[in-house]
Amino acid sequence: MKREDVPKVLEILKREFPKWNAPVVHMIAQHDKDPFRVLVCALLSTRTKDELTWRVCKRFFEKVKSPEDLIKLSEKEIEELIYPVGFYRVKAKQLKEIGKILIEKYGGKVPDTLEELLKLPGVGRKVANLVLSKGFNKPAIVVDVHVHRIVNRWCLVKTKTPEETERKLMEIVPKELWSDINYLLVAFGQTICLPRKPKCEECPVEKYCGKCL
DNA sequence: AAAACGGGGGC
DNA sequence: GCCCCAGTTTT
Repeated sequence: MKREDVPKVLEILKREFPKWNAPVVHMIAQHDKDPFRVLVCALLSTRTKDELTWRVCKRFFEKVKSPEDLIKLSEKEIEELIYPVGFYRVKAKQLKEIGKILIEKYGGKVPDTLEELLKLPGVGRKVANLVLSKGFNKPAIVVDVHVHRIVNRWCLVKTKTPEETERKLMEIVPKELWSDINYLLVAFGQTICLPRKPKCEECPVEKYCGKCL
């Protein structure tokens, strides 16, 4: 795929994947732009199915609406609230720690730069960029396994690591399309451009595919 | 570079 | 029963 094709391809995917079936963090952000909620939701969604994350987030936000609410809870109480998600012990510990850092260091607010976000426990490039994009409306490209796989399968880039993919995409893709990439390629990757057996016969953008894989 | 964290859902 | 899931941290 050529870089000039990207806007057209995203336009086609946008028609194919309207907002209602977008991934959970996107839905949270549609409903409520609060960076704190986006951060919590993004952290809980790590290696966990969207539908499950969605249920847990809704329950969690009934009790916890701010870092102040969060630090009032013990690690044990947080575990009980988020229990069904995977890695719940690790995530509870990270959430507690994040709450403390937000209060002590950032005046109860979520920081809005990549550098500061990456210092928070459990926050890597994917979660950090998600918070920038969905929580602060800042230009950022969220590269997960889907995005990484798809753009390489398209032959749009040839990269080894997600971070390398992120840098390359920032060069190739116009800034106003960055936030579309964040959810369109995931929706596409979950339903059609699957890891093992992609459904090429159903693919709406097959004629643009580089067929590297 | 590889292992470990982890419950839920699909097959 | 076995395998996978919008990753991150530790070895």
